[in-house]
Amino acid sequence: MRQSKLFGRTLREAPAEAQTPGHRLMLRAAIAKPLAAGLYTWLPLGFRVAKKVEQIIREEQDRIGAQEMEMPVLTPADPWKQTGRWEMLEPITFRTTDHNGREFMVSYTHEEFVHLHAMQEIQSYRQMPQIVYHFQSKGRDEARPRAGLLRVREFVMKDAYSFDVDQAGLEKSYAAEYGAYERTFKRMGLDAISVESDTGAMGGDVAHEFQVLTEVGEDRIAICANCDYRANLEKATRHMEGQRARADVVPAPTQIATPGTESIEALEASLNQPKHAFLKTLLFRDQSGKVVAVVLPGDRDVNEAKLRKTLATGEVKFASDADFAAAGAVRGYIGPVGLKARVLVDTGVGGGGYTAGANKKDAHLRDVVLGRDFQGERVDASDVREGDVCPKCKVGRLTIKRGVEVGNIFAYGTYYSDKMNATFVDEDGTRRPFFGGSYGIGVGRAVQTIIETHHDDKGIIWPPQVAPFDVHVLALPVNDDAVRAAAEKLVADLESRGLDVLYDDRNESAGVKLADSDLIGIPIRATVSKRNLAEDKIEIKQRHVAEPLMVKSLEAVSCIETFDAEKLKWRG
RNA sequence: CGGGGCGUAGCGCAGCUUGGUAGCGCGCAGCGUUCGGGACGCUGAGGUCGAGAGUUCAAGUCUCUCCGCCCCGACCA
Repeated sequence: MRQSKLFGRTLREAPAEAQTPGHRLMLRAAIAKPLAAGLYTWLPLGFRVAKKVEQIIREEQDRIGAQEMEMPVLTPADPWKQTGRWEMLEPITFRTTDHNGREFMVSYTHEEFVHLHAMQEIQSYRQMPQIVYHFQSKGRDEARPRAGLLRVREFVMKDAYSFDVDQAGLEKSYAAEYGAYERTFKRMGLDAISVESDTGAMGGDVAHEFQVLTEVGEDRIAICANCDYRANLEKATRHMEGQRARADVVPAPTQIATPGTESIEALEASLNQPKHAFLKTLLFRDQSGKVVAVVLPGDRDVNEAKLRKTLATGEVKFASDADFAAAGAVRGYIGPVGLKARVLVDTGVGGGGYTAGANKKDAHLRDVVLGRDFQGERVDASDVREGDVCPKCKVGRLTIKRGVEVGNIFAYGTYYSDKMNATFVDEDGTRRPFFGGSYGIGVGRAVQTIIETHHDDKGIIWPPQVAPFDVHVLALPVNDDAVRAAAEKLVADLESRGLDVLYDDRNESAGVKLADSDLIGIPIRATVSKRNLAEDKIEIKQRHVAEPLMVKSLEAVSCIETFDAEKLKWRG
């Protein structure tokens, strides 16, 4: 490929909107360009990378016996309505109608449709296990696309779907995908770790996200310093340390005057006690308008994701003044004792005496004890934070890191097959629902995450397995006949050996060509110059190695082939 | 959806406070000189100043409405 013909120019300066290093490099190196908020065009260089990433995913799916197929982007409404997702997904999906008024949705994922197909194609338990997958565009009308390809509104996802006869089978398929994901990310140069994740409003109890830890990530991950516990903050829990004083040695609650102290911070200051000596009581209202109180240790914040899951609701909001009045509470002085509302008590609340709001203006109660002075459902509703004790080993401390979710695997069981009455005939002749799982990888997000984690101050450093080209050949200067002839011979020799070559034949200065070469980040650069040709030499430099190598012209091809062979070790 | 910021040439920006001929750098085109780290000279092309309405003799600049984009938060299997 002659660079003078390449569709896509490099930029000396990145557009102002680009914030993360990977986003800036993606735009500067002509990998992809925005068309509208959250909608990107792959330019030829980026498209080549995307295809290589896809191919790695494909090979690893095929390796575990998954079969590639393809379902449409545009999907009819009825199956969505059958599972309740037509309503649920309304805020984040693109919809349209055809000329007859039939409703369609740009697919968000394809569980409904793969189940429809499974009902038709899989009649008997003998035909399972089955895993099918496709690469297909997904539409998500995200409220806030961000950071280039990291969060977009249309993107190609590899989504795989497994069908098994029972939970045990599902677990095997899940494990197979888990292994495929580990190999897939490693092969594309991503250091992805698996973390426990929230299964969201979909139910099901097993889900993992594959996260690449980087500052630009938008997810927060709790990681144990001692064992292998890793969980998304939406799901992470902590080990509760010790127990506070037992209830039987705590005197009965007494009211204390606390004029003007409406926050934990104010109580901490005026009573000179630590935050965790208080109870924080928050009043929420769910999607259907039901009001619930959440009681937490004073030093903890509520985790809305956990709370939504507990309440099985799509949304929680802070309660209104009317809700406070109905619960017999006063803003700033709300407490669980005598509260007229459903009460959830965070598992972080211990057995000892706390100071809590008295539900009267300017008053609090001291020596309030859970189980004696108030009752409530025990739930995990609080945030885990840096320094908490690991719930698994009960020894290590948790640290919080940011990550990009490059893939997820999710065992949902019979969630869809129950709703859609998707069944097969089992060994004993009875009809049973499929046990399913789904497994996604976002291609574009993976590409940008590779850039985010593989660059220096000059540009991208592509892992060779996903690089847009294997070799970058530079001619300095291109209008010198001998240089051009030598460069074009080298290009021809390399191509005849099956290498993909980008040949910089542009009539540009050396500085421009070298800077562009560093920016684009092809793993191997061969520079043919007037200076080196005088000694019958060619300079070969690996992008990730600082020092170039000078080799005899005749040895250039074999040297490059040796370097290029490094990518083979990733085939696994 | 809440908060903040920004829309002027392909990209980066100045001009707006105080209304009066639309600018700079990069990039682009032509010619020439250069050629190992984003070279140089000369010439040139390129603008509905996001859109609409208003105020005014006169609007890139002031007012209003709308649209778009970015950031933080909310939301997001």
